[in-house]
Amino acid sequence: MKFFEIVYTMVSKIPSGRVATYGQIARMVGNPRASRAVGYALHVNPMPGAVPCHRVVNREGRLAPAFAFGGTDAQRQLLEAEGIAVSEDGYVDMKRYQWDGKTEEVRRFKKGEAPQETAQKEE
DNA sequence: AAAGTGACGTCCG
DNA sequence: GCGGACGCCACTT
Repeated sequence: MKFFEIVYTMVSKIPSGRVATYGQIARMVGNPRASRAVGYALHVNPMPGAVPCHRVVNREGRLAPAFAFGGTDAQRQLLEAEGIAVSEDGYVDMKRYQWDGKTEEVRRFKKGEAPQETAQKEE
């Protein structure tokens, strides 16, 4: 499983009406500092439909400045459509909409793919 | 092939 | 609390 694939998997598991941060996903994959790589992953492979990149925002709760096809505006539309309030500046209320990341699927996925203290095996 | 870059975040000073 | 530097992964020049 490649790093990017894990990122896509996690993002695709973000429930509707919730948002996640790059750093949050980075921790999930086992690299707390890989936030940049996470963003880049979504950037190079938007995977329309399968990976709701619009639900991923930065630590400030701001939407992507260069979101495809209309930038922040398009992303705002998608979020509002899911019931997420977005400011004119393109900010979302993190303390209200930030994803817990405690979904069953994610939990199992992390146990199986992100060995943290246990002895890990390299393929 | 090495260095630079990018939808970011954390650490150090 | 703020500013600067580094780290991450894949891609580009």
